[in-house]
Amino acid sequence: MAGNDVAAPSDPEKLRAEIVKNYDQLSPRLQQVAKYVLDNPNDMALQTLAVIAERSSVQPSTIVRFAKTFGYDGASQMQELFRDEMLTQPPSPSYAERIRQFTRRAGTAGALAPHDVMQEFADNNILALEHLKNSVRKVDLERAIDMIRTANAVYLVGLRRSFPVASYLAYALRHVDKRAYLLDGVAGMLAEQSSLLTSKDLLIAISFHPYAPETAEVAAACKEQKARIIAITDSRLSPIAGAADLCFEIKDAEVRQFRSLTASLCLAQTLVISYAFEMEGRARSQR
Amino acid sequence: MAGNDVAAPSDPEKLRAEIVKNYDQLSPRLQQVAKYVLDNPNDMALQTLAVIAERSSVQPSTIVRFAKTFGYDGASQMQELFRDEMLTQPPSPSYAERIRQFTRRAGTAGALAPHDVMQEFADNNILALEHLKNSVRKVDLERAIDMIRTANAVYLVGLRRSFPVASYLAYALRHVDKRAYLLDGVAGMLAEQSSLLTSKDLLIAISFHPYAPETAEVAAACKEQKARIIAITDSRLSPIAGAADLCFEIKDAEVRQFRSLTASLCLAQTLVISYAFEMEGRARSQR
DNA sequence: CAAGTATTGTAATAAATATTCCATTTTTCT
DNA sequence: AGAAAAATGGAATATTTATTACAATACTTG
Repeated sequence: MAGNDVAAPSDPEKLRAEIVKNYDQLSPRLQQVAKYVLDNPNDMALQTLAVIAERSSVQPSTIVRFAKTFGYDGASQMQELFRDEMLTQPPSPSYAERIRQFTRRAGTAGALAPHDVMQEFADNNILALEHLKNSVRKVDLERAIDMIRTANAVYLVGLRRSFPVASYLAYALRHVDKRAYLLDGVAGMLAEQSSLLTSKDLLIAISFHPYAPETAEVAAACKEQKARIIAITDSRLSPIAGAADLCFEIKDAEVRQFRSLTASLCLAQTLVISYAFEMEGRARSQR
Repeated sequence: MAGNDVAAPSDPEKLRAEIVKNYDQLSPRLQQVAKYVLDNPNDMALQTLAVIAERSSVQPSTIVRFAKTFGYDGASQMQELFRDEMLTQPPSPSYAERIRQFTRRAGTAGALAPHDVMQEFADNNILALEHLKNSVRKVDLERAIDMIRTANAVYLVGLRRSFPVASYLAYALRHVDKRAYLLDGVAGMLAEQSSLLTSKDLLIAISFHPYAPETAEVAAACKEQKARIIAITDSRLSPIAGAADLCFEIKDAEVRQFRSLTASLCLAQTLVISYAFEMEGRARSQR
C-alpha cells in the first residue's frame, strides 16, 4: 500500500473503521499489525512499542510504518488515541471545549439560559447511553445476573454521588422480591453494617472518582468475609475494582465536577429487570 | 519520613493500604503525591512522570522519591503495578468481540438476554431524553433557578422510587454551596423534619406513580407553613402538583412496567448546574 | 539564635524508547 | 529470467523520559 496520507483518524473508533476498509490493500506485515491493533486495544494503550512488535511478530519499525500509513506522525501519536480512550473522560471528545464556550457565552449575554444547559445535558447523556450500549459485555451481564440469583441476599454500598444508584438498586431489587439491603452508613455504622455479609451474600459496590475511601473499605472487609463482589465504577484501577469478582466500567457524562448518573442507572435497571426476567423464565419452565 | 524501605507492595490494593497507613508520616509534598495516587489511578497507569508531576503540582523527582519511600526501585516500577492491574481485568471489548456480540444478537430470538434488555433500555432512555428536551418550558426552568437562588435553604423530599432523585439533588446542591437538606424520614421522623421549613425556604418534592402518600403529606404541611414548592412528577393531577408553585411534568422511559429515572435526573442536573452558572455569572458581574 | 537535619527544587546524567536509514529479501511485471 | 519496485529486518540515531546528584530552602532542636 502506497503512502495513503489523508487526515489521520482522531479516535480509535474511526481508526478501526479505516483499518477494516483498507485491510486488503495492506502488505502482509501491516495486516498482522492491523489485526493486532483491532484485537488488543489495551496493549496499544499501555505497552511499549517493542512489546507490541514482539507480540504481533513484527519489527518495531513496522509499527511505525503502520502508523504512518494511516496518517500519523509516528506510532506514539497513534498510541495516544488509545490512551485517551482508556482515560475516564466524557464520551464526547469535544465536551470540555463546548462547556468552555458555554460559560463564555453566559458571560457576554448576561444571564445563561438554563434551557441550553438542559439541551447540552440531554445530548451528553444520550452519548453516554450510546457508549454504554457498546461497551458492556454480554458475558459480564449474564454473570452478574447469575451472581444476583445465587446470592442469599444482596447488599448495596455507594456513598456521595453514587448513593442514588445504590438506593435505586436496593429499592428495585426488593420490588422483584430479592432480599436487598442498603449499607447507608447512618450513624457511622458502615463497618458494623458490612460485617453482616457472609460467603453466601453478594455486595454490589458503586464508586466513582473521587473515590470515597469508605466504599473501598467496605469492599475490602466483604472480600475478607468471602462474600462475592460486583463493582460498578469508572475505572478498572479504582479502589474497589481490585476486590471485585466482576467489574463494570461505566463512563458517564460529566460537566465540571458533576458527573451524570444516567449510564450507571441504566445498567442498574438492566441488572434488576434481567434478573426478574430470568426468574420468571425459570418459574415458567419448572411448571 | 525517613527511608522506610520494607518490601514494596505488589499490587495497587496493597499500595493504597500502605499509603493510608503512613499518610501522616509523609512530608507535605509526598502527601500531595499520595493524594494524587489514590485519586487518579488511571493517570498512574498511563501518563508520563512529567504530566503526573504537573497535575499533582510537584517535581518529577518527587514522584520518584515517593516511589522509593514505599520501597520501589523507582517510579517506573510503581507505575507497572497500575498497568498490570489494568491488563489483568477483562479487557474492554475488542473489535472482534463487539462484532460477535452484534451478529449473535439476531440468532438468539425468543429469550430475552440481558444484553437485549440493556439495548432496549438505553434506547428508551434516549427517547425519554429527547422528549424532555422538547417538553420542558424555558420559563419554568428560569423560575425554578430563581426560586432556588432566593431560598434560604432547599429541602428535598422523594420516597421509594423517587428517593435517588431527591438524594442526588441534595448532594449536588451542597456541592455548589447551596444549603440543602434531604427529608429522608429516617426513624419515622418525616413530619418532624418537614416542620423545619419556613416561608423563606424551598421544598422540591419528587413523586411518581404510584404516589407515596407521605410525600404529599410533606408537601401539604410545607404549604401550610408558606414555604415555596417545586414539584417534579409525572402528571398535573398527581397529589403533589396541587400544592406546588411550580410543577415539572416528566415522562420517564418505561420498559415493561419498570420506569426509569433518567429524564428526572437530567432535569435535576440541569437545575443544579444552571443555578451554579447563574451564581457564577452574578459573582462575576459584581466585580 | 545558630547548627544540624530534613525537605524540596533544579539541572545534569543515565536509561529507555521511538524513529530513521540502509541493506537485504521478496514480489511484480515485462 | 531479469530488472524494477515494494516490503522487510536490523542496526544506528534521535528523542523522550526517568533517575540521580547537588544546591537551596525550610524546619528542628539544643
